[in-house]
Parts: sequence; C-alpha cells; structure tokens
Amino acid sequence: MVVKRKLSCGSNGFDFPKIPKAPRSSRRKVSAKRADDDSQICAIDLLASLAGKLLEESESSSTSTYAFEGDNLDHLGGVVKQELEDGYNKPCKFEFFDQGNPASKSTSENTSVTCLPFSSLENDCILEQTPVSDCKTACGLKSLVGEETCVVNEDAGSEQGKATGALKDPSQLHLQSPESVHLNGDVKLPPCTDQLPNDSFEGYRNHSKLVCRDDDENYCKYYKFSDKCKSYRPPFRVGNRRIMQSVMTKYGGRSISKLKCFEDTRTDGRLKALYRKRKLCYGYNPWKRETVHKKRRLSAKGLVVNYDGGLSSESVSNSPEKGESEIGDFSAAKISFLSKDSRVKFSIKSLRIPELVVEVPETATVGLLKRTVKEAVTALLGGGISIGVLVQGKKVRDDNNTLSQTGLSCRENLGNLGFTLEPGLETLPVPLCSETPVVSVPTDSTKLSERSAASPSLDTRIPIPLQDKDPLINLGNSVENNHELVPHPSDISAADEQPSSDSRALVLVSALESEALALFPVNEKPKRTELSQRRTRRPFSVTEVEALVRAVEEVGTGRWRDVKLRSFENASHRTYVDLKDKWKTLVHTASISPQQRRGEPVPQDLLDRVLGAHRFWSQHQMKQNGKHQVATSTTMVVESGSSV
DNA sequence: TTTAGGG
DNA sequence: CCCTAAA
Repeated sequence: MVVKRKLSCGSNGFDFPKIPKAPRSSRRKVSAKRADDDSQICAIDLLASLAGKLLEESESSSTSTYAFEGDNLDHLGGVVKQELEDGYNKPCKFEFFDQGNPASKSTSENTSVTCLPFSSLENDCILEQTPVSDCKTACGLKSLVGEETCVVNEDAGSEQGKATGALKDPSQLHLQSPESVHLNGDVKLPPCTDQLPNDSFEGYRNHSKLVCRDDDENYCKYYKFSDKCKSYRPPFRVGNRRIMQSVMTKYGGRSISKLKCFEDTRTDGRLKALYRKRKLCYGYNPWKRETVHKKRRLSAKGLVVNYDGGLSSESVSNSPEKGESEIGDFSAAKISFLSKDSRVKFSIKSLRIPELVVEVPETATVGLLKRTVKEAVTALLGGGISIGVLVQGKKVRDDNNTLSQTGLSCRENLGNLGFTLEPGLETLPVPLCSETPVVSVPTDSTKLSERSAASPSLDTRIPIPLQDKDPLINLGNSVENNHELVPHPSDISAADEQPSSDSRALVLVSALESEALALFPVNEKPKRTELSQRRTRRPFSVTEVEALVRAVEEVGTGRWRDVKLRSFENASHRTYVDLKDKWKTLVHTASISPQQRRGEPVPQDLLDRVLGAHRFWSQHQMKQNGKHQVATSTTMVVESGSSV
C-alpha cells in the first residue's frame, strides 16, 4: 500500500494536503545552474574575453595609455579647466592627465582631442573620465558636437617617465577646442533624441542593450534598440556616481542573479516583465545593508578616479553623504576654485559620469564592442546633461545671479562649492531636484499594486490624480510611492468592465511603451534613492496580527494562501509571503523576552496564541510526517518484500 | 503559483 | 521585506 500525498491540482483551486510537505530542510536546494544562467555565464565569459582582447590591444597599442582594469584607474586623473571669461559658448578645454601609475605601461604619447563646448549650458564643463583604451574611445565625445568636430592628434613622441609640470607622467590626453574647427562655438548640443547617427546602431540593432547601472547595482535601466526605437533617450540618471567603466570590469564581480536583468523579457506582459526586472534589480534590503555596502565598496574600487596631483592647492571633495544625495550623487568629485583678479577660474577635477554597461551579442566583434561602448558614452553625454551648482550644499537655482551674488567670489567659499550633473530639462520636465515632495504621485496603496516597475521619471510624466486613502502612507515619501502606479490585480480584474480603470492602465502602458521602447530614462528621485527600490514597509497592526493569528489557528501554518484568502483578501499589500513572514516574526517575537521586542507591542495574549498555534501545528505537521515516514517505510518493506 | 526557508 | 529553490 502506498500512501501518496494528494496532489493539489486543478485550475480552480487546490486540495488541502492530507500530508504536509516535507520539511523545508528536506527540500534539497540544488545549486545546479539553470540553463539561462549558463548562457549568461557564457555571455560573461565572452564579454570578458572580448574585454581582455581590448585590454591587450590597448596595452600593446602605441596610442594607448590606459588600461581597462579598474585597479589601474586610481592613477588616472582628469582636469577640466574652464576659463569663465565671457562664460557662454566658450570652448571647454578638457585635459586628461595620466597621473603616472608606476605600474603603468604608459607610452607617453600625447593625444589631443578637440571638442566644442556645451554651448547651451552655462559654465558647463563635462569631463569624461573614461579610461580610454585608445583614442577612438575618447572620441565618444565626437558625436556630441558633430562628426567633424572631433579632431584627434596623436603624437607618441614623449618618453616614459618624463615629467610634465606637476605630472609625473607626461601621458596626457588633451582636449582643446579651437573654434576654427567647427561652427564657431554656437553649436548646440544635440538634443537627447535623434542626435545619434542612426548607422551607428546598425549591426546591433535589435539585439543590443544598454544598461545603465548605479551604485546599487540597479540594473533595471535596460534599453533595447529596436527598429521601433525612434527616440533614443540617454540612459541617464541623476543618481549615478560612477564613471564610465569597462565592460570587463563590470561583468567581473556581477552575480548571476543580477545579470539576469539583462534578459529582455519585455516582449509580453510589459508590466510584469518590468516588475520582474525590478524584483531582480532593485533589491535593497536594510537587513543586508552591510552586505550591500561591502559590495558597493568592492565594486567601487577602481571606479573612482582621483586626481591628487596639484594644479590647484585647494580641492574639495564632495562626498555624496554631504547633501549631494539630495540632488543625486552624480556629482563633481573634486572642484578647485582659483581666484585671480576679478575672474574666477574653475578647475574641476574628476567629474563623474554614470557608469554604463553595454551588452553585445555573442557574435559581436571587438569593433562592435568598441562602438557600443562609444555609443553608450555618446548617448549619455549627448542626452542633455545639465549642470547644477551647489553652494554650501544647496543648489543654486537662479542662473541669472552672478557668481559673487551667489557667494562664489571669495576663496573662502571654496569648500562649499559643488557641481552636479543632471538630466536635461527636455528629458525630465519635472524638476528632479525639487526640495518639495512631488504630490501628484499617487499614494494610494490600497488601490495600487506595489509591484510596479514604474520608474519615477516615468511618474513625472504620468501624474495620476488619485487620492491618498491610506493613512499609513507617508505623503512625503514620493519615491516609494512611485511603485504604486499599477492597479491592484483586483482592480485589473474589475477593470474589464470599468473604463476608468482601464484607461488608467492604458496610460501606464502607453507611457511605458514610449519610454521603455527606447531608453528608459533611469528612475531617479533625489531622495531616498535606495529605499525607493523596496516596497513600502508597513508594520502589521494589532488588528492585522489578530486576524493573522486567527486564520493560522484555523487553517494552520503552511497554508498561507488560505490565510491570505481568509483574512487578508482585501489587503492587497499583504501577500501570502508577507503573512508567512509575519508569522515567522510573530513566533520569534513571542519566544523572546518582552524587553527585546521592538516596534508596536503585540498584546501578550496574541503572542500566546501565536505560540500555541505554532506548537499545535508543528506537532500536527510532525505527526503527519511521522505517518508519512511510516507509510514510506511500509511501502518500502512491501515493495522489497514483493520484489524478493 | 505557492511554500519554505534563508538573507 | 526580498530572493529563490522546489514543488
């Protein structure tokens, strides 16, 4: 006789298991990788090898000074000088200095790239501090100003070790901009759309994605170029603090689960797929904060380019912890402020730009990889970056004030000056750096699913006028509310007959379509960037606990779907996983001393019931397991007996 | 999808 | 609260 567990099946329900599942511990967790993981790994390997080839190439090339290895970045530095003479439409002078890493195989060549300034911006210099493997990469700036604007002069004449000024290593990459080169300085930056040469995407259209990642490894900023992709938006986000990084380094420390974000699953169920990506990519767990930070530190290694040679005796480091996070940590790393006469000379060191991750098909050539990287850089920089100015940690909004009015006329303000890189206004109509919360964002969590991948930047375009009905929601918490955009499943089901709900969904989808088909402007809100990736924390109320306890008493542990349906069917924000988790914590809470408990106190009688139910159902489960064991062994005996 | 369990 | 293996 074989006692079999009755399978729960059927499309419209399930049968309560007569015998509970085996304990979790007996469910062996298999470490075997799945097929897609393998393929991801293959892709990684391929990319790594590609990058490796690039590295070799760059190292052996006479025009190469920089390696892609992150560890080699530390010695790289860059200085942007800008003379603020007439201010506007002045060419920016970009100077890249290799700081002379002793380990560097620098060949001491000079490379000059000339570019025109970001004429549409005021006092703006953007330094691309990409570790360039060759001059072509550096010319990612090229597309910013037009095809012919970028003049590359390479002369590899200098000798290694020869000092140039304060520099130990003469290897330099100069970017100057003689106006004679092109269009005498009133060249506008290309708008964020359509500024890229279309043919530059040829060859990897339809199977190439750009991924913009920030410090929290939020990979969800994935973009696919497809034929439908008419408007190409830069993968830009305020919160990025990284500089450009090589593909190889990028993939190096990436976990598989994160890499899954590269999957393009948007072919169907757009919202769901996006949410999937959110789940995969946006995880931020305060309980894992330490881990996350460790990871961040690790991955940040070699990414931050510091320049500590001194053209200026005064430099200031704006750490993101000091007020920049409000605007986005996408900021100038070091700024020097030199005062000379009535003029002000800024020496901006190491403006950081967001890190980009590029993905190319396995069949990609090295050249394609290079091009892809270049396009990523171009897209980023060409996407309407604007500059914010911080004085004493506060953003200066009035562009019409003079520097001295702003308080920048004296050297003593040096330490209070900062710059930030921000998306251009044409990209993000709603100011990202608003100090006041955006109130147009719906906060009604009871009507909207939290499992939305809607990005805040999307929110800025889709103000959904819903009322906040949930007192638990913090009005000021605009970021977290951004995840509340998708109608709750129950609403969706009801939406079949309800045009209003329907249209609401349509708005979201169409917006997602227009946005996500091209580059999804990466979500960014100035505040609480990290926490925003999680669902809103909603502590269980005593009432909820009571309902949970009652439900568990009735149906037992291990049937959380039943518990959900029984007592939390209308609580859309409580999933059965939530209930299970809450029960777990309740059991724990009940078994510790009251002094160790935190949060809203749960009445002791409830906790007693928790323990009681827990004990009861545990025994119940053990009994069932026991029966199961007996049955199994009996079966085996019978079988073995019969087989003899 | 649901459950179980680890983080 | 998140993630994910396993069922």
